[in-house]
Amino acid sequence: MNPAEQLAELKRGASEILLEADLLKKLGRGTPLRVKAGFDPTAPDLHLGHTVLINKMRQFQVLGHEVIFLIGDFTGLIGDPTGRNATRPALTPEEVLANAQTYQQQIFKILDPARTRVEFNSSWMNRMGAAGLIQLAAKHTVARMLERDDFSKRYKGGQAIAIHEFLYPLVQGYDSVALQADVELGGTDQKFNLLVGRQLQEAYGQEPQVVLTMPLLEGLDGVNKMSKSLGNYVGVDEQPDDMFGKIMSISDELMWRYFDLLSFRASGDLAKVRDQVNAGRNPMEAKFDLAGEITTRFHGEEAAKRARENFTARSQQREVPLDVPKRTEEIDGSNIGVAALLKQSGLVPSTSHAFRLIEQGGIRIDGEKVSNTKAQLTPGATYLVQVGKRVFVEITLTRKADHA
RNA sequence: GGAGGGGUACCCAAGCGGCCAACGGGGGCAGACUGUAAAUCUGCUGGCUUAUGCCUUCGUAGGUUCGAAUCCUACCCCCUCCA
Repeated sequence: MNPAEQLAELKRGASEILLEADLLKKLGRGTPLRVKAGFDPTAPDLHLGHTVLINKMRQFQVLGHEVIFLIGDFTGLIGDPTGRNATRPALTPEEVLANAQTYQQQIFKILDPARTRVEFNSSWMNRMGAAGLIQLAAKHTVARMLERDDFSKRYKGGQAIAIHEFLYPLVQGYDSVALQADVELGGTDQKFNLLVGRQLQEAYGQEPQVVLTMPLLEGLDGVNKMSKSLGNYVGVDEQPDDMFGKIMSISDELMWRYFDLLSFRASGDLAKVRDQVNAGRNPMEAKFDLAGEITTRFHGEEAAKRARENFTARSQQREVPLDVPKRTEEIDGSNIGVAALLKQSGLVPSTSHAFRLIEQGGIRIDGEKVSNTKAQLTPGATYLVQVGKRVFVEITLTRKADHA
């Protein structure tokens, strides 16, 4: 691919490229670029939001460039100022290593291990020493630091900024110097830190890196950014059924955003799909493709196919899915109320909640809607319990042996 | 250090002596419909083996009262302004 074509591909989904002209020039060299992206050493539990960035890394790989997966174990000691909670517990080297392992396990479902370099910034930062750090700090000014929105707001607002917080962008920027990065990728929230890298590289006599920021992916609700704490996320380690189902639950509108940022399909291809839907094709079919592609990425084709079949059976044809979890419940007496059983087996948080569900017609046993809140079940049999439209459990009811 | 404002269920937010398990919105859940767990509409949204019943909840601990989220006292926490 020629540089202009590569640039066009790389721009897809990107929020900003600084500077685009520089990137074109670098691509024009014809040699593989060193592309860096930094990751926090703490939370190795990735969700689809994180993969937006990793997908962009992959794209660089596909185009023949060298990708550096940088684990910020040294910067982790500082804690990015954006996270208001001041201090983070320092991780032990063992923990960092364990987290790095988990990371790799997850990212190599997207990235090509053979073309990915994993680095830890402690490997050069630990060698730098206090004198080196002072030299580094001398390369940047307070005025420039205060350009960062977060800092300037706090400064003007009279809130404390600890000196060490200035070190975070500096160290992150120095990583680019140490790695001689040509390009650094990050979320839009990282823009300032990434730009510090440019300035530092120049100060150290290097050609400044190109900064490419990716937007933050909206979560399943389509409003807030995807995050664990909001519960609107799809974890890359989630079960195929859940992953597939969650993606199917996004709105038709949000689907296009996900296609753009998460699908590996060519842009032209996506434009075609959009045209088809505009021309009357059912958006659900397009969403099926999206859910299938992503589930395949993390679980393989077989599992994705199965997830799709389960989804269809469960939601569309109102059938019992192929894989129904089985379990056994022991009870004391000669029978048990449906509501009580639902609670005992953890399918509902309380019997009151179970009663409500029954009243609303949300409970089925062996396919029959339970309408009487006082319905009883007897042990010695297996029941297919359905809670709402999508939770199915096969419960074998046994009687606890009397300890007479 | 001084002055003021506030802490209500998952979140926001009413209520300011009884009709309060507590308005309304968000979120969540269920049902209907459908093209899917999209959209829309309706209902539900403390606990207790459903009970015109009981128990627990309105920052915490006491108090006044037949009766308190609502009044009083102390304490804890948060915010704003001044220094």
